Amino acid sequence: MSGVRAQQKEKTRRLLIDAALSQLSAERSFSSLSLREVAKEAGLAPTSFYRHFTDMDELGLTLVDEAGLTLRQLMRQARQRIAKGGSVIQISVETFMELIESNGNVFRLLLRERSGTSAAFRAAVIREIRYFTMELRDYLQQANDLDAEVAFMQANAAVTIVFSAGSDALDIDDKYERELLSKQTIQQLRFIARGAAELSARRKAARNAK
Amino acid sequence: MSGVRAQQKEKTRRLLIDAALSQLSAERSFSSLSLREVAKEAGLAPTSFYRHFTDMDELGLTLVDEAGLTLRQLMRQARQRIAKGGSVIQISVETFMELIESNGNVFRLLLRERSGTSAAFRAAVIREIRYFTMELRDYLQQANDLDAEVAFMQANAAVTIVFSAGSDALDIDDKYERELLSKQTIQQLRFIARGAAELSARRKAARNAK
DNA sequence: AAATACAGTGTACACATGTACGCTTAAATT
DNA sequence: AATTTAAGCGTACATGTGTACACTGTATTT
Repeated sequence: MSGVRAQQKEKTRRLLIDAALSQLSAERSFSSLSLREVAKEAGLAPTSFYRHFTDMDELGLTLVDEAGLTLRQLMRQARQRIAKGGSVIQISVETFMELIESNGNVFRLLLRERSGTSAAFRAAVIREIRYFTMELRDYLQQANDLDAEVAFMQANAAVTIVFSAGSDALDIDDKYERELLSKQTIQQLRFIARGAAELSARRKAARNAK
Repeated sequence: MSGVRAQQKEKTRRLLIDAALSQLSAERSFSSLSLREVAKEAGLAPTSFYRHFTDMDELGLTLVDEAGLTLRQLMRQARQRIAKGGSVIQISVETFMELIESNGNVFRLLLRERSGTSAAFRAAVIREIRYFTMELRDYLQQANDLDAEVAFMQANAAVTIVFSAGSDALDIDDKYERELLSKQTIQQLRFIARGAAELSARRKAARNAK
């Protein structure tokens, strides 16, 4: 009942997952990975792959799930830092940029599969990003006392901007340039926050005038 | 000298380009296209491909160039419409959305190869988008009398938002939902414009106070 | 009119891919 | 202790791939 066997199976399953993740890079997308390559990297015979996943697609969806997990950890981390005080926007961007630096491949996976070729993948990625967006919306709505729709539009725009900046950051080696990018991103988020606050206030005034 | 031969060659070259373009879809990315498939679609023997391109990569870069051309046509069209009066932001978004509807595959190519696997492709796409961004920056700077850096940040954010919305639009069939997306996008662009105008004004005030 | 260049063809090859199938070996169940 | 289950392996095969090479026929040049 202890499950020596199940335990071992889980272990090689992880081997496959890690093998796939480690092969991702700027030059290598998940869809360009072959079942045989992944199996080889994991130290398995090609046919052993099937004991764990029916498909490369199934492995891919598992990776997307992992990426979503990483994203949620990021949020928690950012929230902790924010609780200690400081500019919310700045802390968020900096936390995000750290994630990119340490988990570039996971992030690349999300970015690529978002506009990728498999409907299942796209749906999975979009779900993770939407979850992220909704969390941010709730936070904004509460923290800044915003109109619900306005909060959503702000959250949506902010996530778009940050993800795009993250994508750019992946291609930048120079530390100074990266910082410049961060600063610009922060400024752009402030633009959005400013516009959103104003619209929300205007809507509220209109409601009260009734 | 008339070049019956060169003319014919150009013709089949186009055949290859069009074959590749027509095979792109939501389910099919350029990188998943094989040389043989493209040649077959064009009605050529596989080896004839080499008379026109050394590589699939070379064909791909040609497609990116075409996409850039389309983008520039878009800008011209938007400018013409703007000259006739109306909200600049609204007209721009609507024009862009029309492009997406009529040239979805070309646009998909840009989106995908931007975070794609080939450095050459990425560079080419980024160049096209940067050109687009710079044009917008110049326009904003002049039309709204903005600080140069602020104009750039606004242009950059706006392009990001619009491209992201375009990517979303590709997956939406429902006409009503698409309109909703357009409206949200317009609103988001206004957020950004508002924040940018404010920062620019603040910077100018600071300069004059000296 | 003769010679040349060259777009397009067909054959051929080495290679990588996914996966079907039967085997081995050790854990789990009876 | 005997039986069953299942993870992992090796072999094998059909299929798709890029491309080398020798060819044909015709527009172009000489």
